[in-house]
Amino acid sequence: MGRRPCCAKQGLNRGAWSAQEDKILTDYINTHGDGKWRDLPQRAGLKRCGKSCRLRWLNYLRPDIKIGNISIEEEDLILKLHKLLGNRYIYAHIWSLIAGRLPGRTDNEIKNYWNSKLSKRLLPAENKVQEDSTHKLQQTVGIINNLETGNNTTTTAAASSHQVIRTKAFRCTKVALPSRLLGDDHDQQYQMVDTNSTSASECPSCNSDMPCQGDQNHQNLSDFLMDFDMSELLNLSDFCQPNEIAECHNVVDAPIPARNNEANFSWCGNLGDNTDAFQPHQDLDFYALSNSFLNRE
DNA sequence: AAGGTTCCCAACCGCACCTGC
DNA sequence: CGCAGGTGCGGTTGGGAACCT
Repeated sequence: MGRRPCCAKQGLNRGAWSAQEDKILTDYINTHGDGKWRDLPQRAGLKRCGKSCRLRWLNYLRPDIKIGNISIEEEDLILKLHKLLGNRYIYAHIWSLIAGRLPGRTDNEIKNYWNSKLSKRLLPAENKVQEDSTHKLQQTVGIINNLETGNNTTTTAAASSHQVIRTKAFRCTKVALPSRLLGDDHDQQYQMVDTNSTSASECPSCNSDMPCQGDQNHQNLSDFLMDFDMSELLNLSDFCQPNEIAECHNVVDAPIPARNNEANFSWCGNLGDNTDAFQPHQDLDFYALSNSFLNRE
């Protein structure tokens, strides 16, 4: 038995959506919620493919979509993130990652903006940047692949140009930050910060959900937390200064690989839930572990 | 003004991952 | 563990708008 197609192509509308179709879809989702996209068109009374409905809703009809041109600040962030993430053959989901840093913007919008404007503007310089980024990332991916297979050597052979790395498997839940960045000069040199309960604009130093207006340290911390969950695969020295340690907890039986000095990248493990026992290693730039370890028995 | 070209972007498509059974 | 359905992703396409000659 083969897989059921997402929809019967016959008799369905295609191309641009009419205002009436938009209204039908919006009203239906506002009443019944989204999801179950395959059957949604029939239930809503739309002559559209389910995937088409999903795309229309996610990219244009959602209430939190930001209307208007990409600002200078947004463009700058796109450029920075694209430079950091390198080319698509190494790092998948790049557009959704970038879009995730731009509230109200969709991956499709970012992708179109890049392809139509930024890529042309930056083409010569971008080629050089991508070469550098690819090399750096290959080193890092090699470490991760070796870690996954229990091989502690630091060869980069596994990071071929066809290797696809999925970011979803590398989300970290907590980071350990220097106490001075948290406005606490007490005995503890580092404190755990839960990245899940820290919104993108929130500065934990200020304990406020308003954009931080504090000193340079506060601003740096806010930026760092925003960038952290995207950066597990990357050299975090791109984001923070040496010895500003980041660490994941709930780690179970993860091996501790040899440090790769060249990549300036390392891991720690066996912390379990005992975060009190966490002792940052002064000569390491950061600690990070993927969720694939968290599920190990 | 008319025709050709380029640009922009909404939409489609196929593929891969995730999840439940 | 394998399979199938649901979902999300990046690549690509096609049509309208804008620009050029």
